[in-house]
Amino acid sequence: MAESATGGETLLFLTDEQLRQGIEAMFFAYRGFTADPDRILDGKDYGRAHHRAVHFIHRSPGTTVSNLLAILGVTKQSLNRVLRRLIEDDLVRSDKGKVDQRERHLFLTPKGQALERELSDAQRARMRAAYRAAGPQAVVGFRQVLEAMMDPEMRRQYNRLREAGP
Amino acid sequence: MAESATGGETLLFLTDEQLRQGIEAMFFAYRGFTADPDRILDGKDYGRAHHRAVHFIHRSPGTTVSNLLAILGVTKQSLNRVLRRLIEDDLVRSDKGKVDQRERHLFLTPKGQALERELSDAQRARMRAAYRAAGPQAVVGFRQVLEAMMDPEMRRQYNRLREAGP
DNA sequence: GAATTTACGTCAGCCTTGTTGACATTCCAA
DNA sequence: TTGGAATGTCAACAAGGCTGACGTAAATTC
Repeated sequence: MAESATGGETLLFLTDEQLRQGIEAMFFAYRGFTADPDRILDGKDYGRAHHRAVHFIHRSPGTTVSNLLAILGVTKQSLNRVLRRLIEDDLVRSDKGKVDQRERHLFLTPKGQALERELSDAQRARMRAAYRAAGPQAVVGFRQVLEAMMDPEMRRQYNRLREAGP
Repeated sequence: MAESATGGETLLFLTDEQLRQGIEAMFFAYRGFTADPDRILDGKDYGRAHHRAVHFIHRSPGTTVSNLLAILGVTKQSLNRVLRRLIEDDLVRSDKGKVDQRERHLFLTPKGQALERELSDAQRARMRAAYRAAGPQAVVGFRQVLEAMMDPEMRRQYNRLREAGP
């Protein structure tokens, strides 16, 4: 950060110290990243696992269980426990597939959408504040580094979602 | 990303979609971030909690238990379970304080240093690769956004470590 | 010097969320 | 028709959070 006023193409300064600061930044930032949803979920007797499921079902309405398994990277038993609860509580609807009837297609109910909105509003507010504070150029770099940090399989999932999205 | 070739000072483009992509990038990147250490720890019968303790003891040799508690943000019972194990296994040494004898000062033993190195080598390698792929300018932005995302208290901890560090 | 506070350790018990393994059902596809 | 895929579910277990209660030693305060 010291001698790098040449416009961005300074030589790499990847000392162990710099890298370690990046590692710690990830650690502390992730805490902030999850703090607001965690607080909200606490009161409602749900956990992070429910948040993740709700997020990705919102993101890809009609997604199947195996799809979700691939994205979340947990076992089906673990996911199933979460899904069962969400379905019982009428946050998620599970529809038997029409073409392949083994598949279950997952959707948020209005109640589920309400929770999703509450959680993502909080999370987006923090992200928005961070983006504003850091500026547009920083945001581009942020995204580039994060994408480069993913496992290839996760990057595939991530980009697939991006393509489907906007 | 489309109409923003003006050099970095484009107006804010903080659509919900953009923010959500940032959220998902954090999610997937954090998975990558922890993947390598997790794999290593798996074989050794330790977990992420041990990694965190070892990391910050390495970072601040001689730190006290309450210091570590503040950084990690867990209860003393939870931390104690981890520390007890690390001390039993001769990865960490706990010295009674000289000026204040109630405090315990924590240090890595040679064995603990070896584990720390193995873990952080792996984690730094990934970070280094991501930094290289994204470029120096992106790295600056990455760090700026992460820092802005932290809770104020965590940012204090983070900066305190940075000052003490290099 | 006595009382209080601080730093730490520990026991007991609970919860969430991850894991493995085994098994049943349904149903597509070769 | 048969094998394998997609899903659900039961049981059991572990890591790592949490709360609450209690104990001890040392520092600090009155």
